[in-house]
Amino acid sequence: MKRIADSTVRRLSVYLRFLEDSVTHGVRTISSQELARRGGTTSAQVRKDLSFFGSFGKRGLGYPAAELTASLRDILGLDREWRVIIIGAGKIGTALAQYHGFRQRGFDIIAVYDADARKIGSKWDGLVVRDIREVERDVPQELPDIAVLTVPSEEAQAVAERLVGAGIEGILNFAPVQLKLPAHITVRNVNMAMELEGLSYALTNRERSGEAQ
Amino acid sequence: MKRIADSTVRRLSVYLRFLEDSVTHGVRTISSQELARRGGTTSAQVRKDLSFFGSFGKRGLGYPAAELTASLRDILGLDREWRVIIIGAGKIGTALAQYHGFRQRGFDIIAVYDADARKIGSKWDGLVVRDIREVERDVPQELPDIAVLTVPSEEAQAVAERLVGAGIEGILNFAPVQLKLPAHITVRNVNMAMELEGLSYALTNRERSGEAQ
DNA sequence: CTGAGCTTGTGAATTGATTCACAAAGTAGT
DNA sequence: ACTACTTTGTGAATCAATTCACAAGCTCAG
Ligand SMILES: NC(=O)c1ccc[n+]([C@@H]2O[C@H](COP(=O)([O-])OP(=O)(O)OC[C@H]3O[C@@H](n4cnc5c(N)ncnc54)[C@H](O)[C@@H]3O)[C@@H](O)[C@H]2O)c1
Ligand SMILES: NC(=O)c1ccc[n+]([C@@H]2O[C@H](COP(=O)([O-])OP(=O)(O)OC[C@H]3O[C@@H](n4cnc5c(N)ncnc54)[C@H](O)[C@@H]3O)[C@@H](O)[C@H]2O)c1
Repeated sequence: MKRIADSTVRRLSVYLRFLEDSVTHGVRTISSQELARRGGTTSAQVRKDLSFFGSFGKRGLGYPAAELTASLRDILGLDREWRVIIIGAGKIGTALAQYHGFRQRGFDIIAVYDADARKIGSKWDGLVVRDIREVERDVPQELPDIAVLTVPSEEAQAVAERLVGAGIEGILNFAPVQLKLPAHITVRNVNMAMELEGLSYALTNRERSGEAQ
Repeated sequence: MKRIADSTVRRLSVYLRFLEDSVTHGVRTISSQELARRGGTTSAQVRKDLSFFGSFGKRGLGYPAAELTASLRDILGLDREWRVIIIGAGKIGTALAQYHGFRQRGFDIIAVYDADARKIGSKWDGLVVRDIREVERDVPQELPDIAVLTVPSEEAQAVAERLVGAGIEGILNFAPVQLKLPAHITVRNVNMAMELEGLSYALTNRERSGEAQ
């Protein structure tokens, strides 16, 4: 199968969220146009995105909402539970650990780790904060799929390497640094400072930069 | 001036962070190659990105770190203070309000708003949580540049429209919905669920999807 | 001052993503 | 069964971003 662009996968995620919403509101079928309107794109883009994975619609009618929802879930790998650990029980790590939106979508937070003795042993939401030194023992046993990295930026690279050493293959990195890791490790970055700076640029150069989201 | 790609602006942000770091460590000049290595890209890309804005380097030598840092700040509009308000004093809003990394980079959080009577009036870090109903009065007076939107997804569209009505022109949206707003409003999204789903896709389809960050 | 060795800046080439445009396939009304 | 109307799926065309490749500029050693 052809390599799928990152931007396509992102859009599928957006379509999926709107589809789920539509299904719970009793919508039966949905057109590429409607999907585009809500996803902030064009109908041709929607059809092209979906066409990479198959043919889901009926001409003259649109896409069956429930079936397409299921198909997108499959495509995105959301037809299973993902085991997630959070590394760094600080401000942002705490917010993420307590956020129920993730569990709802199949991302099950199984453990939280920190290096600070004052935090280790404290509980939220039924999760006890563990000592980061236990990560090398726990990961091979509990086999988490994804680590969410919310440690201070200076620590991020070193901690990421430890995680990889322990067997982690997917990392969601919140530290504003570019991690250097072996090629078989999948990393995604959430860089809020970058987004704010993007806003700053756009607001500063309104004429020249487009206003698109 | 030519329209600058979003991806370019994002990379400038990454270069800037590494440059600041280098400057504080006493580095005088830096090559496109080194910048590329740390930014996870190629040296040609770095040079092309910078060339859109001018000619900053010296052939045979590289870029003067301090000067390039200053230039990038200028380009990104970081040579001023940005006034930021946070809407929604929940889990993620609280984490952001207490994060000092933003203030450090010139994003000054001047107020936090919420709709929940139990939260209004409480304080963190010297900021008192205000009633969202005051936003229409405050914005024209205090002229914040950017609103960070951290309210529940169902509320996001309505609250965003209120903000725009009050005069806000830049929004950093954390709710996993695509906001529909007038074209002159600049919106950036931070969608963590989308990133997690991107990881899920990548881990599920390792062979077909690239491993690139 | 010269030549070896780097590194930038940038057109040209290439690769990648989006948009166009339309045949094909369906629906619905009569 | 026929007509008018929708909407998909997809090659082809266009638009955009990245990579290539190299002349030109600078440093430094001798
Ligand atoms: N808080 C935010 O709103 C925000 C916004 C953008 C980016 N970030 C980034 O997210 C990261 C965390 O930010 P934060 O505000 O939560 O910081 P924080 O200081 O509140 O939390 C960091 C936590 O990591 C722990 N830690 C330190 N070293 C560790 C190690 N080796 N192993 C395990 N745990 C360790 C600390 O004990 C602390 O609990 C930083 O990189 C920051 O730049 C945060
Ligand atoms: N917490 C996370 O880690 C996380 C992660 C990803 C996305 N998000 C998204 O961020 C948003 C906020 O999440 P959260 O976990 O902080 O939720 P939360 O419920 O903890 O906080 C939301 C806050 O918004 C306030 N609010 C509600 N309606 C309002 C209104 N009309 N005006 C002003 N304030 C209002 C609520 O009183 C509450 O304090 C949601 O859209 C969520 O999907 C959160």
